[in-house]
Amino acid sequence: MLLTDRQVLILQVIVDDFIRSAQPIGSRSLSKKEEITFSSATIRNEMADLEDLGFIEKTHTSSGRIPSEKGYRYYVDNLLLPQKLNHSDMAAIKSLFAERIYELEKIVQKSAKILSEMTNYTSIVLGPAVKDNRLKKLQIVPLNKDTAIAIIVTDTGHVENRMFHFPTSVDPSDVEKMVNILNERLAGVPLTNLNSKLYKEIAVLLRQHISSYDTLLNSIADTLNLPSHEKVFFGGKTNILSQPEFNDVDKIRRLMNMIEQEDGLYQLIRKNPAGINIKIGTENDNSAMENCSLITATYSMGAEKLGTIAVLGPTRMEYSRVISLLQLISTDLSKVLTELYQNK
Amino acid sequence: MLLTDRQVLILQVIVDDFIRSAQPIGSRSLSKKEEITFSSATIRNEMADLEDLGFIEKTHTSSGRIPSEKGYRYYVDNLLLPQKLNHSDMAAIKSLFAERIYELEKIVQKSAKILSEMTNYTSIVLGPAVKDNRLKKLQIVPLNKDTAIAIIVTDTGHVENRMFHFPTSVDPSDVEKMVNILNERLAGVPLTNLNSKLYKEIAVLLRQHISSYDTLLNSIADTLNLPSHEKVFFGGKTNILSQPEFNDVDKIRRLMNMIEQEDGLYQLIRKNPAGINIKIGTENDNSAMENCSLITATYSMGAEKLGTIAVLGPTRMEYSRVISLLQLISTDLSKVLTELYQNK
DNA sequence: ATTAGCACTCGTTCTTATAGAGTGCTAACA
DNA sequence: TGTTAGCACTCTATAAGAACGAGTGCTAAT
Repeated sequence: MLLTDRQVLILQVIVDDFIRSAQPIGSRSLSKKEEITFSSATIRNEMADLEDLGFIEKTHTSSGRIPSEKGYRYYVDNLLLPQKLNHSDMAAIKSLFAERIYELEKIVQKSAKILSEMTNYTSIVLGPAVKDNRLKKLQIVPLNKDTAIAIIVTDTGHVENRMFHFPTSVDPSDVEKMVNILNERLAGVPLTNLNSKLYKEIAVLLRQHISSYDTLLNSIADTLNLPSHEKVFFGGKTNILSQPEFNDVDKIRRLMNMIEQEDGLYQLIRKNPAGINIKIGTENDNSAMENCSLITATYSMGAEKLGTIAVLGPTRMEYSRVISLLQLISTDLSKVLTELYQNK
Repeated sequence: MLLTDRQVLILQVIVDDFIRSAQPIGSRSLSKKEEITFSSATIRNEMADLEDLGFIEKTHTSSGRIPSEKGYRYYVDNLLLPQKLNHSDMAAIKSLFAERIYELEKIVQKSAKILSEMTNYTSIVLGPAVKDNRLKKLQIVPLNKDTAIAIIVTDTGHVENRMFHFPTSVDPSDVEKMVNILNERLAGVPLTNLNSKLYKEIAVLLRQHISSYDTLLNSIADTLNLPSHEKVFFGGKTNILSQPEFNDVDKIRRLMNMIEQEDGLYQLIRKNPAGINIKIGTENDNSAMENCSLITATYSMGAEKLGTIAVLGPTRMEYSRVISLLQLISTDLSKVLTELYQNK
């Protein structure tokens, strides 16, 4: 099972070449590479062994070889040399993060965009997660006699709003009183705990001060049910379609469907732990992703993980380059977010 | 140029059949239809005339005929009998609008979804336009010593927010004072006029009351620059890909690109006047839409046009059904929105 | 252990043949 | 004069066969 140096060399050249050309590679053309010093016959023997071991495969009986998933896995785990990004790439990223953008979502969205442009693959960014945010302020803006907007602002500046109706019997001054009580008691509480805290501690308090408190309370409680999902942002949704592996109408349909569904992708990306993660082909456990690899990186604010940034490309992806880019962007993103919001 | 009754009948049958089958139709199979009482030779003669007039065309020298764009146009303008929707369709729409949803955007989004599901085409919904809304309330929530969130609520319950920074030298009580002044003076003003009014009338006022008013003023003015674009919602983005006319990888790529770009589509849809509008193929002036038709309908709140709801399908679209659905949904949508928000 | 040589396999491309759907035209018919 | 039957012709789609070339696996020589 341990590969000889020569086998490793051959595997490396095959993967590198296939990533560039998308064409199966045969013993003769391999033997012409400068790093290869032995004959095509020797290569054929080694290739047969590599195939037996499952690292490469043929597309048909007498074709050249292409990397198998196991081959990509070996390549990614052992042969990946961290590629130096060129200066123009570095500069583009630096200038992105040098811009003074204040909205969290906008920064994240821009990152997705630039990532897809630089890789020519599809980028997906999750987050930032709001469920760990803390309530900064709750406000209620009446629209007319029975409708109002409830607005929630979190400590990171995220704003959620919900419209609700209430009986016309409710006294406007009661609404104001309630908002005051809620702000006093709920400021600084993590969003996920709002509802339980509301019913456990505050209901009692409200009952003492407000006449028709129960209808109002239910409206508010409903409003505080925030979306549990992080938002999903995309960059270059159609980029991946220009890859030669998607020259098949059916594959395109299945992949586009999966991308549009969002939920499958979301689940796929979300479960990845901190740092860089690489999932190759069927490792993604999703039939539409058979020919795709997904590379994810997490970004954070201070010590707290905020979200995930990912690249979706063919298994024949430029792993080295994508990883370097993801690494750079995710750390820069974390740095900017930390600077911007951590000094509370 | 005027068609005989028989020619009209033949055209109608050809279009109807092609919409169903997506296959060119020949004189022999036409002659077997029950509404056709004359022979295939007669049909051949009539077809030749219809082709000379530009209403139908051949895919190759000895193929059957398919409708041309001009043929579809004639069909749409003259032959379309308003189709009765079946009960389950009606029921689905009714139940959609019977739900008590209060958020404008959510209602609109749901409409897009149901429309794409019922037609199996792609639906696109613009709006609702916020630029004609009036300011209900402006609020500022400080996050920390130099950052705050400005929140704008409109009379229809639309909420916009923007984060901004200000010098630490600014006095918090000044901020509060300013917000009070702005609310007094700007409530009820259409969003598009906010900025000019701010500089023309209110700057003077602020100068009298607030010490470092100019830095604050600029931050606020920036915040009031709302997005001019209506939002674009989609339903069934990939539905149209399952149409047989998109069995070509290149066509798929071009169309998906155009859909993802959003801006092109937005322009295409926006310029349509009130009511139902049908644009067939090249009438859309967009190369990616060559094989597509776009049907739009506007929806409104009271007398005020709010947005547009549209269906994108192949030129070989079920015009009659789509038009009926659009008509029903757009009027129901208008009705619900009017009821919900008009009673200010 | 390495390599040259060779028979063999399979995909690609081109050609050729065939069947089938449909047309346009002509001539006969009511 | 409008309608129709008949027929030669055109073009597509499909299959089958041939030639080519890239590549393999195996054997024997180095």
